[in-house]
Amino acid sequence: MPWQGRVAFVARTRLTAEERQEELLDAALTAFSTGGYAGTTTDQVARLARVSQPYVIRIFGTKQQLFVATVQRACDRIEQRFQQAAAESPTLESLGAAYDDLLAQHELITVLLHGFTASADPAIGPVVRDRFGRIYRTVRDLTGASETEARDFLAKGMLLTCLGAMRVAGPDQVPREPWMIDLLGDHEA
Amino acid sequence: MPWQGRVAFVARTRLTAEERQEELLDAALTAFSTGGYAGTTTDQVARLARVSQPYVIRIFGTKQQLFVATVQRACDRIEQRFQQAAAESPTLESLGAAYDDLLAQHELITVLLHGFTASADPAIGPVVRDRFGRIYRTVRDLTGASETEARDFLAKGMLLTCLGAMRVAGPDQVPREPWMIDLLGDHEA
DNA sequence: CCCGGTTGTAATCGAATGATAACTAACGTC
DNA sequence: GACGTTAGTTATCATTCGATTACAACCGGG
Repeated sequence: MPWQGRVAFVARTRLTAEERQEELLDAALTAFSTGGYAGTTTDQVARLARVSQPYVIRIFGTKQQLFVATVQRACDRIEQRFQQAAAESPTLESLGAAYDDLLAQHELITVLLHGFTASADPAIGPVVRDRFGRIYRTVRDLTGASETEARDFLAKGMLLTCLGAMRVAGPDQVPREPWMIDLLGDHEA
Repeated sequence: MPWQGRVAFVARTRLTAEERQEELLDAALTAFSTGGYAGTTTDQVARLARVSQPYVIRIFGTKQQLFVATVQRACDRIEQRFQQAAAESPTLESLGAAYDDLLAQHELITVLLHGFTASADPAIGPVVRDRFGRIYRTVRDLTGASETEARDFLAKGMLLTCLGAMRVAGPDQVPREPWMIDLLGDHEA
């Protein structure tokens, strides 16, 4: 019975390439957000998505393109979240609360940070710069914030992002020390 | 003549382990600042320091320990720079100027950022958190800044750090777009 | 002068990794 | 119900990389 091992596989649902791509991007978001670009293997992504590693490559071409697609998607979602927040109240405070939410979910923000640190790669840098520039514009357009206000907003965001990467903010937090409480301010996340 | 190839090697200076360690840390700083922890090989560090790869391992034990030592050293230098600036003028403005200098040199700051993104590694995270906490304390102690002032200071710093990683600030800059000018503000670096 | 300790290298290894190739099974359609 | 197309796999490969081992050259002291 050389079959048995395959039953589980055969039972798995067959998806269209587009659907599978979505699942893979979800998995890639999780994987890259913890390991970063260089520190994550395509096999880790594949296992998370319960798919074979070569299939990941076949769909995205290269690991690099998979990472870029993941960053794009993360930025799409971040902008969407901001737009949603602005729809309720078009203020920096509202977007700030949305950012706290994103930080609590951790993955979108962290993948963006990993994008920053992978910007030395000529195929990644341009995309990351473009998306960060778009986020800046989005913030200003949605809230009408001044140049200075938007800069301060993003600065606070970047500090929280770094704290998130250090596991000081967001889920899976480390035991809190005094300096962490100071730096977190009123952001309880 | 199985000798000839070795002449170049023999001509190289012999250093004490401690001296060599310093040279290796310099090389590691450069290498890790562009590639990050996972994206840099011990061989790259070795070539930069003009030393064989196994010797790098012998001196530092593991790549992980080399990275940790590099982060420690980078943070030492950052704190030293702050102390030096505070000796001239113990104000946030003075430290801010010092930060701009560090950003222009690029490597110390970038390695710290790579430390953040490598914090998921249980051997790296604690060190990075400890050092960042120390930097916060250093800023407050040197300038007498309030909790809020220090937080804003570090927030601005983290924004600039991220911009540096994206090659928007610091050396080897990308062509400037409007949003970059906005976010850089008066930091010409 | 030689000998123990130190600095450093070459050779090599095993595991991991991204990518390719060849193959298989399911689905829709005529 | 055969057939082309699409989804997905297993097997495999060439590299790369961190680490180990064994060895070589240099140096200072007795």
